[in-house]
Amino acid sequence: MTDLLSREELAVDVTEAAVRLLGCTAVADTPEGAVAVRLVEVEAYRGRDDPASHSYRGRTPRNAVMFGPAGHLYVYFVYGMHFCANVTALDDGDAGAVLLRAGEVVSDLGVARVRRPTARRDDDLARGPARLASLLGLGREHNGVDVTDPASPVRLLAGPPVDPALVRTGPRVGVAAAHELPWRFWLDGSTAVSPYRPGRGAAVTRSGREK
DNA sequence: TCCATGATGGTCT
DNA sequence: GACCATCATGGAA
Repeated sequence: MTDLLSREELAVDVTEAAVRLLGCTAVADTPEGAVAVRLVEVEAYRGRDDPASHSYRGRTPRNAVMFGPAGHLYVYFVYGMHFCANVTALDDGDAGAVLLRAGEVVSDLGVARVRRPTARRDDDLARGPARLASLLGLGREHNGVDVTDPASPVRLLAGPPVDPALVRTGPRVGVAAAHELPWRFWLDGSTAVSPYRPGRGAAVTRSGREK
């Protein structure tokens, strides 16, 4: 049994929290059974100085969790049909979060396939933030959940430590603002990393897939 | 394997 | 009323 991540480990700046989350395992209890996913791709969003962050224009009912303590889920609804899940970072009053973009299913593969029957390959099960959230069964009701609480329906397990040489960074996916910030982090070699897509209005670097 | 496209609703200007 | 931290699908290559 691996240890849960602590709130203190996440109460740091968003880029540090992002790297720290790589290789960690998200576990969720779903109606079909428990699903565990090893995180291989994340993105950092921060405060009022990051125009791409939901917290950029200040606190609203929607983004309130980002301003709260670290180690909590910030789940939001996007494009009229999908949910995306973040883990909050930084301390109370300082808005920050790390978007969980992709992961590899550790267990249970059978449960995962039942939950996401449309996945063409196993690597697609949690490839992309909305797919990952869908696989873990995350929705509005999970907004604000403490992922460092053993009693929580969604938890974050630490490590094992990843080889720092495998950590890659690049521009965030699908964001127009601040596309020059290399605040996307992923583990090199994973086939579950989502394809890069420039945000609307960002400089279009055709076929911009990283290797 | 790649790419274009439609679906769909909350949030903030 | 525009803009989204997107995905499944189907047809082309």
